[in-house]
Amino acid sequence: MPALPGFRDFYPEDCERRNYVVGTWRAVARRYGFVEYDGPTLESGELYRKKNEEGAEILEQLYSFRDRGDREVALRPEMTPTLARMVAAKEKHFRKPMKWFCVSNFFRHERQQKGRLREFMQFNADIIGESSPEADAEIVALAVDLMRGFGFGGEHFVVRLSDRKAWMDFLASRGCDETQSRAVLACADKIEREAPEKLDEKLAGTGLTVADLRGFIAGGSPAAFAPVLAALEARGLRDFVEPDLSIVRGLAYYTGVVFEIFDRSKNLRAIAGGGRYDTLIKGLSDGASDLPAIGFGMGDVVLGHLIDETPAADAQRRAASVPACEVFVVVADEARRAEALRIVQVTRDLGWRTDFSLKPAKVGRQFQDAEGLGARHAVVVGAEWPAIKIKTLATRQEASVDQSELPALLGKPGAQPGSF
RNA sequence: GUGGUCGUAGCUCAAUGGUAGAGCUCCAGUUUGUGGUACUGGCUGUUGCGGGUUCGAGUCCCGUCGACCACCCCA
Repeated sequence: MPALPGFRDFYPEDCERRNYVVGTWRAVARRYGFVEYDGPTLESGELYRKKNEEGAEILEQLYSFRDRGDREVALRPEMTPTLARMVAAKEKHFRKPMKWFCVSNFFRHERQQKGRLREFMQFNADIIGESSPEADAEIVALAVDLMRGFGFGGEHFVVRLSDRKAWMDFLASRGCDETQSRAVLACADKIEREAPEKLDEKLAGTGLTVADLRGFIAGGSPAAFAPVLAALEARGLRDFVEPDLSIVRGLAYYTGVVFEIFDRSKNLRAIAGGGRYDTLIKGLSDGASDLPAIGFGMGDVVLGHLIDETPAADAQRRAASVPACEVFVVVADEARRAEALRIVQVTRDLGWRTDFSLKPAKVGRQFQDAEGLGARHAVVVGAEWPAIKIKTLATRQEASVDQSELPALLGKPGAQPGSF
């Protein structure tokens, strides 16, 4: 029986990939002074119904059910409502701005395809309580450095920067109400993919045409971008960012800067996306908390595809992997198994990944196993105890030493001991 | 939810409608306390599943499930 559609089994190799991705996310976020938080996997269904209309896509795609206490519950499809709930509950305890990130699994019941599964890991980072362009730049810079952290460069990805407020101002100047604005933004999102005639049909009633939208987008870089771009320039990260007003993001709640990260080859869907949402926390918390915020999410699925397809990033991932076994203890004489076990314990206490044969086996076979596990060193324990042999497999160099000298010879993991 | 393409061993793939195979992986060996090569042997399939056509179906037809792609959407 296979895993459910859209859900993944994680064999050791898959776990290693996942750990590499989430480990890199954490390391880079911490470099930026972000602290990690998390919430429950299961939330009240009400949390998601609250600010969404009946029939909204996000509600349709919810994994929801009644629990044994007859509560309506749902597996979390995103982090923002949980974050807003947590912030509203204890906001006073935290110094502003709050720089929080999380690495969590999310669930959406939608048709799976490349880059989209029903359970996935997502990195989320938010700066809460700071509305300045410096905060916008900090978030974009973090997104850029996450990508750089995986070994990607400007030839692999681009951050497309836009501004929802510039759009709203433009639409207000054309006399669009909220419903019309939503229709226009939906069309702007598709302007590169859908036929102009079709879009014009959809724009009927808004007083705007595709040509109007193109004109606005061609207008380029609104004044609001200047301080954000300047801050990125100062960091030396400006070249990773392209102002592009055709990015609008699907969500209604964005109020300012929005951005998405794309691979340069345009083979994949967006790798990350986010923006400023200065009124969402107030809305989700029923006014209990009123804080400006900006954040973004980056999923593991599309990112994983891009790592696989990018030789530099893939090589970096492989280089980061540590073999399951670094030191293999060969039991050359079963009469000395007890002594061998003591040696195993010594190297493990030192921190070396150590393995050995659980059952009697010929020495040749044990060396084969050491090779197969990727061990760097073999320690041979046999009849000559307390003398033992330590061997570097790659060079085939071997030395006979007293067992008490082993810790000094091996040293600590992480060091690169030479041959013996 | 809609459409298209495709489902053969753990993996990559063969098999003009006529007895389901190969390579890799995996497991066990190749006599004494030292290796990734080489050699020998072994395991694994209701050909995704269920119907139908046919003397006979991996192959043709229908359905279903799954994968991939596009639409939808992308929190």
